[in-house]
Amino acid sequence: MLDIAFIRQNADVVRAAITNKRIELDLDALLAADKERRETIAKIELKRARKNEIAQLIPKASKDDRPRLIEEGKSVKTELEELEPALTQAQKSFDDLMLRVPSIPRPEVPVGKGEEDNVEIRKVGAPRKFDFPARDHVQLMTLHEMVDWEGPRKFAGARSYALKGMGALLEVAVTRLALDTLVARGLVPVIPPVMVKERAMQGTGFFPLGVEEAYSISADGLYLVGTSEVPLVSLHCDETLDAAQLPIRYAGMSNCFRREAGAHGKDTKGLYRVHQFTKIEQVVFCVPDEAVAEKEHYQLLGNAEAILEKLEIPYRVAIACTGEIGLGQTRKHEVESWMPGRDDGKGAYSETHSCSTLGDFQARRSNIRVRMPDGSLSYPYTLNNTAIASPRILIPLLENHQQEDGSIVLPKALVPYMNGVEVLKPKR
RNA sequence: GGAGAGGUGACCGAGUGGCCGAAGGUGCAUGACUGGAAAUCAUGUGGGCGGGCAACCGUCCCGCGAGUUCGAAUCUCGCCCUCUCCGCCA
Repeated sequence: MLDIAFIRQNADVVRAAITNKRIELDLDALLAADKERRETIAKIELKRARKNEIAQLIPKASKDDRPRLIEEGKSVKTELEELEPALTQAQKSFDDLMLRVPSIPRPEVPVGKGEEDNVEIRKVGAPRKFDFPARDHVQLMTLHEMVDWEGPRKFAGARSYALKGMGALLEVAVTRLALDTLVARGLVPVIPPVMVKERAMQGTGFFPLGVEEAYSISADGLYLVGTSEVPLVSLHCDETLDAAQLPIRYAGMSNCFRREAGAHGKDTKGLYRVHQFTKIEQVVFCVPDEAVAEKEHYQLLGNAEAILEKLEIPYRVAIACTGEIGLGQTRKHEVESWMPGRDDGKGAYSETHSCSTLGDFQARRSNIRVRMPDGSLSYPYTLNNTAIASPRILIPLLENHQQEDGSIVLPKALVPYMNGVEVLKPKR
C-alpha cells in the first residue's frame, strides 16, 4: 500500500507504475474516491462537533433550555445518520482501490512485459557438458524410485506426488542444509502457521489480486499460504517495532500451497510446478532506508547463492522487469538454476529463487510500524528471498549430478545430511 | 465441543450513562538538586483520519462490529481472542 498523500502528489509516477507493472487499475477513480471521501469527512465532522457540543451543554443547561437542546440533538443525530452511509461507501471504494495500487519500481528495474525482458546480471558456474545422453529428473527419479507419480493422482488429483525413499531423504537434507546455512548467517529459524486469516494474505500483498491462487478453508475462513513470507511478515502485524531491534531476519520453514490457477497445461511434467511443496524462506524487516534495504537485499541474494554453491548447481541471476514483479515489489532478482533436462533436453536456466524488496508496502498493509531513534513513527521495509524450495530444487540437483549409469554423485556439502551417502545408485 | 472468568494507554490498574482520551502507579523523556549517581521534586509523555505552511483545530479509537440514548469505556446484542476446569485427541 502506498501513502495516499504520495499518490495525490505523484499521480504521474503512480500511473507509470500501474502501466509498467501491467496492473488493471483506474487511478482517476481512486483520486475521485479520495476526494469524495475527504469532502464527506469534512461535512460529517462538522455535524459531529455540534453533536458533541450539544451533549456537553445539556447537563449544564437550565430546565427551560433542555428540551430545546435535546430536540436539536435529535435532529443532528438524524442528519448524521443520513450522511454516514455516504462516508462508509466512499471509504469502502477508496479502500478497495488502495489495495490495488502497486508500489513504485526502483530506477534500476528494467521496463518490460514478460520474462524475455528480464535482464541477466551474471552467470555462476558453467552448465555441464554431458558425454552421454542425459536423463531428465522424471527419468532419474523413476529410476531411483524417489517418487510415486501414480498413487497420489488417484486420491489427490493432478500435480500431486509423493516423495519416497531417497527422494524424501533428499528433501529433508537440502532443506536442513539451507536452514543451517541461514542460521549460521544469523537468521532466526521459524516454523510458522500455514493456515492464516485473510488479513495476513492482504497484509502481505497477495490479496485481493491473488485470491484465485490460494486454497481456502471456508469452514474456518482461513487460507493456506503459498509461502511462509505471509506468516513471517504477519508475525509483527499491528506492532510498533523499535528501530534498535532491526533488522529482524527470519528463516521460515513451511509447506507451501498454490492452486496454480491459470497455469493449466503448463509444466505438467515432473515436479517443476506442483500444488504443495516445502520451502525455506528468508524474510527481513529493516529500517526504512534505501541504503540499508539495498544491503539486506544483496545479503539475502548472497545467502541463496551460497546454498546453490554448496549444492554445486550452476545458476544465473537476473533482474526482473516491471511486468514480472509483483504488486508490492520494488525490485526483484531471480535466481535461475541450470536444469539440463529442460527444454526437451537442451537444458535451460529456470527459476528456483526470487529475491524481493518491497519497501514499506507490506508494513503499511500489515500495520507494522517502527519507532525511529528521533521518536518519530515510520514503516519498516520488508524483503524476502527463497533459500530453497523442494522438490523444484531436486530437479537441477539430480540432473546436474547424474552419471552415465543413472547414479547420482551428491555434492560434498550434502553428504553429511545424507548420513554419509556419497552416491545414489539407481534401483532399476 | 461443554461450563466459567476476562479483554482499558508502553506496562500495572481504577472507572456501571454526561465533568473520561480516560484517576493512580510504574516506566520513559526533559529540567532542578548532586562531584557523579541513587533518591527526591517539577514538567511532559498514544495513535488513526480530516483541515492548516505551521502553531494548532476538529473527529474517531477503552478487543471487534452493530444497537439503545440528546450523550456510551460504562447499558443491549453478535463476533473474536486469552485464561481455568471438563470432554476429546496427535
